[in-house]
Amino acid sequence: MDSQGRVRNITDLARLAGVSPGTVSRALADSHLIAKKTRDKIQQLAREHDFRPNVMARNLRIKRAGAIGVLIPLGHETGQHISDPFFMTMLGHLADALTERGHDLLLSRVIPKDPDWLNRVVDSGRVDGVILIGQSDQIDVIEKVASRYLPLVAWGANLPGKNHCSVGSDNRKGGQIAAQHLIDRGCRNFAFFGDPVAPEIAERLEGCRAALALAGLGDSLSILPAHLTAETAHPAISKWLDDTQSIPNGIIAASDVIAMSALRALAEHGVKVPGQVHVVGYDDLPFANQTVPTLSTVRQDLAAGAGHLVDLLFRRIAGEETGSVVLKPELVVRQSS
Amino acid sequence: MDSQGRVRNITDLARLAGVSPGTVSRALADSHLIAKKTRDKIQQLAREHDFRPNVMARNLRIKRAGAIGVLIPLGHETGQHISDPFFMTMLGHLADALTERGHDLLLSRVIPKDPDWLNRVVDSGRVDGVILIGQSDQIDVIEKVASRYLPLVAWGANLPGKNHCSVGSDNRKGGQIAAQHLIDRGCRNFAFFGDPVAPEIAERLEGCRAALALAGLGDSLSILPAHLTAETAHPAISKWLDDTQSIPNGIIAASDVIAMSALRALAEHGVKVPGQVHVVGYDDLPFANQTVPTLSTVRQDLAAGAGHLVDLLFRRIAGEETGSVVLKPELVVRQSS
DNA sequence: AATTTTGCAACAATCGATTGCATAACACGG
DNA sequence: CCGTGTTATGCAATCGATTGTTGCAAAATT
Repeated sequence: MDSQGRVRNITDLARLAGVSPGTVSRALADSHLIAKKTRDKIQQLAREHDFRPNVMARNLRIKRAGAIGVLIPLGHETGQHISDPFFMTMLGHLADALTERGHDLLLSRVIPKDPDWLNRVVDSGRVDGVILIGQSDQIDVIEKVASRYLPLVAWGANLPGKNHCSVGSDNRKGGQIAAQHLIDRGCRNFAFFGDPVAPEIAERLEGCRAALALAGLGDSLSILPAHLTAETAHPAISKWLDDTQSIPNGIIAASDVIAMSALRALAEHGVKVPGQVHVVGYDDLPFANQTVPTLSTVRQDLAAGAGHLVDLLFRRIAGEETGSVVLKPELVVRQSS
Repeated sequence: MDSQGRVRNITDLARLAGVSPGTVSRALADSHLIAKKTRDKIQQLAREHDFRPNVMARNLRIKRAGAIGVLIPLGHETGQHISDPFFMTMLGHLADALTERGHDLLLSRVIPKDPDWLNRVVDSGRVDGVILIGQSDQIDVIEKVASRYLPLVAWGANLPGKNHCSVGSDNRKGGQIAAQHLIDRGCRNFAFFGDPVAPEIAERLEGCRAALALAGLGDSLSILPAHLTAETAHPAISKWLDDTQSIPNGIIAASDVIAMSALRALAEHGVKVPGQVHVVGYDDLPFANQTVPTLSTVRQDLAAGAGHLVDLLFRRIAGEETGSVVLKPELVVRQSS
């Protein structure tokens, strides 16, 4: 122990108890190799000096980290802030699920400049596994790492020909039911707000296209493929509304965040929702039924998603080669459509 | 290296390079004690085998963790979810600020059952410092730990007689300007929604009381001291509205989340806002200008707050005994008042 | 040519725990 | 009283890095 008499490691405590460090280690782990009397004495001593063994040293020795890395790759949207409501909602659910399993959550916002960002985390030895919230435009990097590192799961699209473990909703289906809903509402001209660089969004767009084609409305879709974040969506949409010749009567937003900005922009342009334009979002974030008008949207069950992510991850940590999970999206009709 | 020829540690790499582990360590750290030629060769080799030194081992040796613990103590509100918008917003800002300083963020939701929860994190050796988002009802525990552990900062109230380092707005002032604003709007009967068990909230309530007393309206305040979370606030407020004889004409909510629930409950009871009742929230979370009607509120600048928290924390890690920071709250008038 | 200086790299201790193996202490039956 | 068997503890290697000290050879100095 140091000059102040603080007990800093098991060796100090061992000296105090008159035993060897190994005995202390075993005693604190409640090992039956140590006599009950000795164990009690040592544990009591530890409590008195409120000593707790160093977790990092322990982890180094037993080769585990006790933490899961949660990464938010912001590849295609460098301006995107971590406090984006979607990420935050997901993160909250993950934190709960991981805490329940006795693991810590190591959070990193990542702006993948070099293709090494994921390796760096995986090989750092600080985490037992990694959860990606979104794939961004980093599919190739993710695939490459996933091929050699089992405990890696991602929220996002389950892409054909790709092997990494993912959990996400059926985006094509989601896009399709959104479009179909607008068709049913009588819309004939459509706009899609969102950047198809992200694979989930590309799939949602495809779903829309399929539904429109089926209804013989194949060429009635315009696309605003801007990088849409909470901050940038509103001006982008505003400008688009200014510039466009004919405002469509059905708008499909790639996320609720974008939809909310659209609602505000439309209101500012004096466009009535749902009178003149019908709007559908995607995600069903908590705020979706707080907007004006409340937002119709395609619901993804994020709590269930987080549960699956964590469950799959721990099975992979245990060595199992799990498959992916695709959740069923569900239309939630509110006032905006 | 193992049977597959993977390079797992500097010793493997040293063997490959025909040098000693120490030399590899220095080479990877770009130390000038190693000849440039040797350094280049080793770094090249490391790249080829994409080897990265184990961070945990490094941290153990140099006695630092490279991570900051961010804890959300949920003492008085066991039902409160980590995905509460306030926490999430704060967390987002913290993640950004910490990432900029090259530190990871170790997130823990804590339900303080035993008084040892904070010690456990602090003494675990996994973090270089701790940021608490909120003090909950754990002031005594926090004070005790803070007295021996310097790198600890908390978002919350700066309490008289308490010594731990805190960053927060002047809650009394905030409560006061909220109440004064309602008085100016002509309100004469008031209600406060929020549980004064949390010190910030107690201070906000005091501020209200002071303003009312000064205006000679000292006994016109009723209090709904329920544990108010996003989920529980709405039913609690609804019930309160059912039971109460006379609905007040000025409502001060202890947070925007509570205010939002109040708005919804009032609407459902057919009460016009701001026609019959004026409502003021607290925080100015991003959603505050998305509610119907948009929410008047007392703004706390959370981005600045997060910046201060991180700044103070790193100064404390460096050994400086910093003071606390009190931010000026600011009234934001929107439609609800 | 002899001596000092300089530059590079190896050696070994260290961070703080865990754990297989060796051993000491003790009890007990024969 | 000794051999055998438990039981409880100590010893020392180990996890994977970092770093002060030391040793050696080549370069610089006289």
